[in-house]
Amino acid sequence: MEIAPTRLRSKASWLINKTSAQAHRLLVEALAPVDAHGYHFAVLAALDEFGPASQIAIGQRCGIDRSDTHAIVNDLVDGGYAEREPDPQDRRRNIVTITDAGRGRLSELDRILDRVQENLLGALSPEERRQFVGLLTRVLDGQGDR
Amino acid sequence: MEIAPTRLRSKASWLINKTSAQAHRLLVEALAPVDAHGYHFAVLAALDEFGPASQIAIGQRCGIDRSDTHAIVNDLVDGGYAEREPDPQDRRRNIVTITDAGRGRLSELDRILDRVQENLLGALSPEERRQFVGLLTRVLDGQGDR
DNA sequence: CTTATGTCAGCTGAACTGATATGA
DNA sequence: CTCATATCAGTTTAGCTGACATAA
Repeated sequence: MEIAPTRLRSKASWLINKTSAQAHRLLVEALAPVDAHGYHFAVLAALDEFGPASQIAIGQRCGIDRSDTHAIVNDLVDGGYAEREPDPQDRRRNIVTITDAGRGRLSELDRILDRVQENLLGALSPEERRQFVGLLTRVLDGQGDR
Repeated sequence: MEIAPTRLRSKASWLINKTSAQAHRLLVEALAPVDAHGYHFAVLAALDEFGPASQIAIGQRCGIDRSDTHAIVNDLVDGGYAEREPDPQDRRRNIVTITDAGRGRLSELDRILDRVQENLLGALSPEERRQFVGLLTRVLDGQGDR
C-alpha cells in the first residue's frame, strides 16, 4: 500500500482484511511446493489432537464448512494421510483417523506454517507476537461461535 | 469455533483469516441496508483526504485492483457520490472527484464502520484496541507494498 | 517504438447454500 | 415422523489476469 487514507487505516476490518490477504498469499506460496492447503493442516491438527472423529466434528473444531470438510478429507485419504471408515455404532457417520504418514505430514506443514509466521510477523518482537496472537484470539473468541 | 486444535490457535495466519472472515461478515451485514460496500468507503476516504485523483492513484492508495477500482468508481458516479472527468493535461486519465453528496456518504459509512469496529473489538479494552490496530498496522507495513 | 491508463471479459478459489440419500 | 450425517451440485463474490484501445 502506498499511502492509505488515514480514515481507512483506523478501521480494523480493513486492516484485518488486508493483513489476512497478505497472510494468505504467504501461506499459499509456502504450501504450493508440497502440494498442500492450509485446510489440510487444520484437519490433521484436529485429528492429531482430538483423535478419530466424524466429519461434522472436524468441521466444527476447525470452523470449516461440512461440504469443504468432505473435500479436504478426500484429499487426505487420497494422500494416505488419513483413513475414512464407517462408524459401526452410528452408520451415518464416517470415522476419520490420522495415519502415521498423516502425523509426518502434520509436522512438515507445521514447520512450514512456522516459517510463514516468521515472515508475516517479522516486524514484531517476540513479545509483540505473543500480544498479537493473544489479541486475535480474544477478538475471535469474543465473537462467539461462528 | 467450538474447540480449535491448539496447534491451529497458535498460527497467526489461521487466526487472522478467521478474524477477517468474521469482520467481513459484520461489514457486509452492516453495509447491506444502505446498499454500500467496504470498497466504497475506501475510495471515498481516499478522494476526501487526497483530493481528486486518477483511478490508478486511487487503486494504489487503497490497495484495490485497477479493474475493481473502475467498477467502484462507476458505482460512486451512479450514486452521485463522485464525478469522473477526463484530465485535459493527460487525456489517458480520468480525474475522479468527490461530490458533496459523496462527503455525506463518507460520513454515513464512517459511522457504520465505527459500529462494526465496536462489535468486532467489543472484547477488548480501549487500550487493547489501540494496541491491536497498531500491531496490525506494523504487520501490514512490514510486508512492504502489496 | 515503449509505457501508462482505462475498460472489458473472464478466471480461480474461498465460503457458502440447497437438495438428496441414508440411517438414528 | 424428526433430526443428524455425508455427499454432491451449484451459487456468490473477492481478487486477480489478459487483452485491448487510446494516448503520452
